[in-house]
Amino acid sequence: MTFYNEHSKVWLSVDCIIFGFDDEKLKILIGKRKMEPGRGEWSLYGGFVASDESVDEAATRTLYELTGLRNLFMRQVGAFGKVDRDPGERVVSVAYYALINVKDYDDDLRLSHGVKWVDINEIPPLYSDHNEMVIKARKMMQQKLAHEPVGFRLLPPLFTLTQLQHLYEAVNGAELDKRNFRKRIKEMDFIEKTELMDKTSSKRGAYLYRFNKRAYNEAPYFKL
Amino acid sequence: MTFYNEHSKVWLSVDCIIFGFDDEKLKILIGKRKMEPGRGEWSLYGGFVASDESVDEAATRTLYELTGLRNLFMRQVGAFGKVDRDPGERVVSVAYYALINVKDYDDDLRLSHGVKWVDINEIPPLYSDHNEMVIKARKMMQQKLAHEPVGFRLLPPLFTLTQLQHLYEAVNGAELDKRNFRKRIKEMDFIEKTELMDKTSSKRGAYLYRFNKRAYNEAPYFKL
DNA sequence: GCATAAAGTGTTATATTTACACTTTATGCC
DNA sequence: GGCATAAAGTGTAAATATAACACTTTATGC
Repeated sequence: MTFYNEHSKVWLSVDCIIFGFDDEKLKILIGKRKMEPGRGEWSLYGGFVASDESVDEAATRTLYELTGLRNLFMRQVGAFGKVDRDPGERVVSVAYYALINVKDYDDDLRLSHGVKWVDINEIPPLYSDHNEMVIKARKMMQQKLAHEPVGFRLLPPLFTLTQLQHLYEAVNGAELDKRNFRKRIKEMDFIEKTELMDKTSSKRGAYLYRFNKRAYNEAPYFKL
Repeated sequence: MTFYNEHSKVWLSVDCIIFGFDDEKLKILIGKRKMEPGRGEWSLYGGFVASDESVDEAATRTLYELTGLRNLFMRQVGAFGKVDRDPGERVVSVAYYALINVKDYDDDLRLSHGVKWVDINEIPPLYSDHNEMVIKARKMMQQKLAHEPVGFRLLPPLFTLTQLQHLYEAVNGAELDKRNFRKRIKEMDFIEKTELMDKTSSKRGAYLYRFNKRAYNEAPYFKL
């Protein structure tokens, strides 16, 4: 292929912004880099794109390596391609964000990768351009959660309305009115009330709800 | 750098979805591919990322090569990385969309590149995954124009309200109410009425307006 | 002078969003 | 046993935003 020019070849990596919701706070996973360049700096978890996989597949694989979880909600944030973004070599990275239910993530596995959850509002300076990636990912994720019913991916399959409200408050960075919030929820038939109650967070107990994906697909309207 | 692995290197290209507005229609530029693979197929205009430029810079350069224009409004659409998206070699492409005023684009230069304007609703099958790029770019552009005052980049510096309305109708694919539209415009002080009139499209003539960027930056509120 | 064709202009009804406070309930503690 | 506690749950009214709608003005060409 005479047309292709060796000089334009680059390494291609993926970096993951993994969102979790815990302790009424929105968090992401970061760890200390174990390799040069940048050893010891806080960093997103990432990996290289292999020759036999698509960029999306590389992200899926990387998420699986880290969390042991499949079928996560994942979206591309974009390509980050400044010439010197990697101090060592020319590496272009494609960032992805994912939503996980923190309870699905085995703590030993997490520790074995040396990553920890940090509040989205308290992210330390990160390696290279990772802070930019986090900012863009957060905006995209906020936008996504406002218009599509994917926030549930950050919660257990059964959740209380208070939990759901706290989630949206953490994502938006603003408090919501309880009655208005619940009014909205009631309009969405695919957020189904069960007969089960959560007794852990109050004496009275709160009804548990679930997201019915099929019902949503039949009448896909969502706004929060 | 023992860590980096030669096998993960890829060619990196950029592809441009260049939006223009003409004849009351939203259009993009496409041309027939002049090189293998895919010679003769309709395609977006693109190019490879060089080793000494960022991906954004590669897109800026490519846009300049094609149009002779600088300082275009440009945004990244995303990375497209399926393994076999390029039949020849492993090429990952980062798509960008740009907005241009068609009158700024010299017709001879356009013809010398063999590209033409095609209605966004009449895009033929394009090379590789370029149709996907166009679809995503269109959605992002629509979203952007609804929330930021960048639609003006598709119009001449002086434009009539009818032109502006037609632009938004073409972008949204829906008709707008003239009085409601103009009411909205009047609320935005940074869309300034001049004393000049356009006499080309009506006997009566229509006042020409301009977008005042400074005024917008002082009170950045926009919604259409 | 009149037919034409686009520019320009306000009001009302409807829908959406926001603001707001008390009652219910189960538990633990005295 | 009752009472203090703390979270769950519930409706209405005001304010704001959006949507619907039709006629007048004006310059030109015939």
